[in-house]
Amino acid sequence: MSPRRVTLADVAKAAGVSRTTASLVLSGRGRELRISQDVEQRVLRAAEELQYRPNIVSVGLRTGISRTIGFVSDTVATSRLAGDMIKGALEAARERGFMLFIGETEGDAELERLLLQAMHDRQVDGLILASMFTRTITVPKAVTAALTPLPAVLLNALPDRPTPLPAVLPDEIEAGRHAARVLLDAGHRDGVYLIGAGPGPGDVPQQSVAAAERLAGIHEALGEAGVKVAGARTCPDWLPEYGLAATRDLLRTVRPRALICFNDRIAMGAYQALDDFGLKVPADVSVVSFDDHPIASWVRPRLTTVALPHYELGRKAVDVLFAEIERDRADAGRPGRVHRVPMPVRARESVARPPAAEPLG
Amino acid sequence: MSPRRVTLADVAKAAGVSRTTASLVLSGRGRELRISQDVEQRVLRAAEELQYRPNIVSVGLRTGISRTIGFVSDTVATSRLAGDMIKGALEAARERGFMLFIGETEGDAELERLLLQAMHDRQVDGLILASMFTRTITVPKAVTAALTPLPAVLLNALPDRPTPLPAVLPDEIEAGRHAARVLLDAGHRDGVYLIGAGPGPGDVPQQSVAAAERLAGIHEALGEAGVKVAGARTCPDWLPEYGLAATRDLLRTVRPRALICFNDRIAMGAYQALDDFGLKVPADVSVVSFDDHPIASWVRPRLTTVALPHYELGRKAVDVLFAEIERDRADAGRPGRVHRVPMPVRARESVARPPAAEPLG
DNA sequence: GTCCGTTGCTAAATCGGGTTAGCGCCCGAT
DNA sequence: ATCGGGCGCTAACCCGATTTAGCAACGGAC
Repeated sequence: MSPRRVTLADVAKAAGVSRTTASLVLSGRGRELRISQDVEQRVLRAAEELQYRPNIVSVGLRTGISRTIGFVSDTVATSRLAGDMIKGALEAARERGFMLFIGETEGDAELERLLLQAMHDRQVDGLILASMFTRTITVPKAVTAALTPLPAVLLNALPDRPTPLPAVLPDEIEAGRHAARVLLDAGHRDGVYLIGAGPGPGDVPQQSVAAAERLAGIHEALGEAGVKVAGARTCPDWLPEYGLAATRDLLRTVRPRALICFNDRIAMGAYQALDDFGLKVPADVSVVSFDDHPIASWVRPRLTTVALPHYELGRKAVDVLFAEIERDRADAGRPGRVHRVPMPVRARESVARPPAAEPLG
Repeated sequence: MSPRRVTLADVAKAAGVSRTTASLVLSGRGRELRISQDVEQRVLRAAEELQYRPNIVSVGLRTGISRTIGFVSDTVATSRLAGDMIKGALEAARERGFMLFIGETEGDAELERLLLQAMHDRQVDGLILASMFTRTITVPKAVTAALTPLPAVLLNALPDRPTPLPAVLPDEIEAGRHAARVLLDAGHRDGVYLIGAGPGPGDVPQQSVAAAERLAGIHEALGEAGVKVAGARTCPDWLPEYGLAATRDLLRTVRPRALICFNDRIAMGAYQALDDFGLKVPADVSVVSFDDHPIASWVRPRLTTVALPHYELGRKAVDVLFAEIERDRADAGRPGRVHRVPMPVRARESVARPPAAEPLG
């Protein structure tokens, strides 16, 4: 009934040669193994005519190579924020003829173990361990296990202890500098407040690499210009409602000239608070932010923000993973490199020169 | 160096039996094939102690079953809107010990062909063909091919010609009714306007099943209550900027008492336009919408909307796919069933009783 | 003592390729 | 005529499971 898939044996028969010969020709090793031009042509033609395509499962069994990589994340895969990360990884993998297994752990260690097992059982050639937001993670034993050094890359995450795994991360420090420079370039020198973290390096959400690094970058660029952060409000979570609350709290005592919000959702809350106090963006208060979440271009005025390069992160992770797969295993053991992907500024309409009037605070 | 994976042969040796016997016991067919209790226990214990887990690639080669399904979409996989669809599919698949291959076609037919090939080469057991937004699609030949009836399900899509493939879709008609009833229940009878589609059944974006069905549901529920749509504005695309423009255009001539926006992004634009005209939601104008996009709970007042059940859609698609896989192939050929997943109302703060004053229009 | 039927297990084939070792053949040299 | 050697190809084994066919041992009936 179902006309069986074309196999190597079919091609060999059609070309009148042995399976070995057909395999040799099709794997390109025909030349070095002295297969005649004539036979080579016959095999190639037969394969073409029969539309032969090797069964990857079979190849996988024999060679241990499945042309598949596993993408394991806490919840990034389905996060609305980071779908582009998958997209980048997907495309980079596809260009090399690889497929992607997707898996989510939900932060559950047991689920993670099961998932890695399932991928291992399917002989994935490499792993990408991704996190939804930039932070430190504990690398699962199954991956570290020196016994089975499956190539792996951390994406948007840093190991919480030294491992030989490379990591791919957005360049958050530079992003912080960018955000600060956007304000400096617009002429801001006073009344710059932070919403979401700061002012001190300790005033940062747990485990959040992004927060700490953005803050460091901000202080650095501001410091170079001799400018000091006028104040800051932290948020228990980086959501609009907390951005709203934090900004309201700030506005009760001071009149800022510029706000650096630690992400776009916080900025959205800040917009609402500013509106409540009758303050106009950017005429009264400039706002810069991070992430380039879709809402950044939906709010009015559209938000100037330092974009999280999700797509590039995904691509880069796959690139690094392939380097890892192809790398000579001899030099294993040395600590993994950290690759930084630039975060570009999306200049829009939320930043302007500071008003002439003196700030209140 | 790398201590080879434990294979069936290892278990057999440890238990002092043949591979056949070990396989029989482990596949649960030991009983019917008269394997003694003693041997069964020995095999089970050996497998346990060695932590044996079958190599799925090998099983795949032998049985043709890979415990893997392919999730192919135009761009849903990475759409911020529909990541939950993947999540639902992922979880439903995982519960059955299946993994998911993700692929994106970007709407490119050639890419789609390649992708389906790659999945076929990896012997996927079934396919989910998903669309980012509810619409009709052309089912690729590779899937329809009567020769190799690979089980498949359409997700969030309807075939553009009769096929035996089942489809899983949100119940958009009921959603339309829901939206209308929310307004009716609040006491609205006049001044109900639509933004995004309508008023006539032809005033709908190309190929959009969602638009047509939501509109039909709205008319139906309103009609039952003897209420007529006061007017409508279409949008070239369902984005905030067009929602803004359409609503502004509407407000130039009339004072609506309620707006049904065809999705949340349009509603966001509508909010901005209402604000421009000094109209308060919901005191002056009630707003209902569709999708339950994250912004629906970020805007103020939070938006009452009929939710797109992405997670459930993903789960349902996998359920239907498994039914398809297990289904007796005998009854193939009959047209595929269409499964509707309910769209629940998320009641929030954007709807109130209509103001006493007469509407202008 | 022979035959037959169970019981309890295993040898061997199979899936679809990759890989190693080596087989004939023809040529020229001895 | 014999031997060595390169050339061109193939037999056979391997990956790790499943599955079919069948073997050895034992007991009971005649």
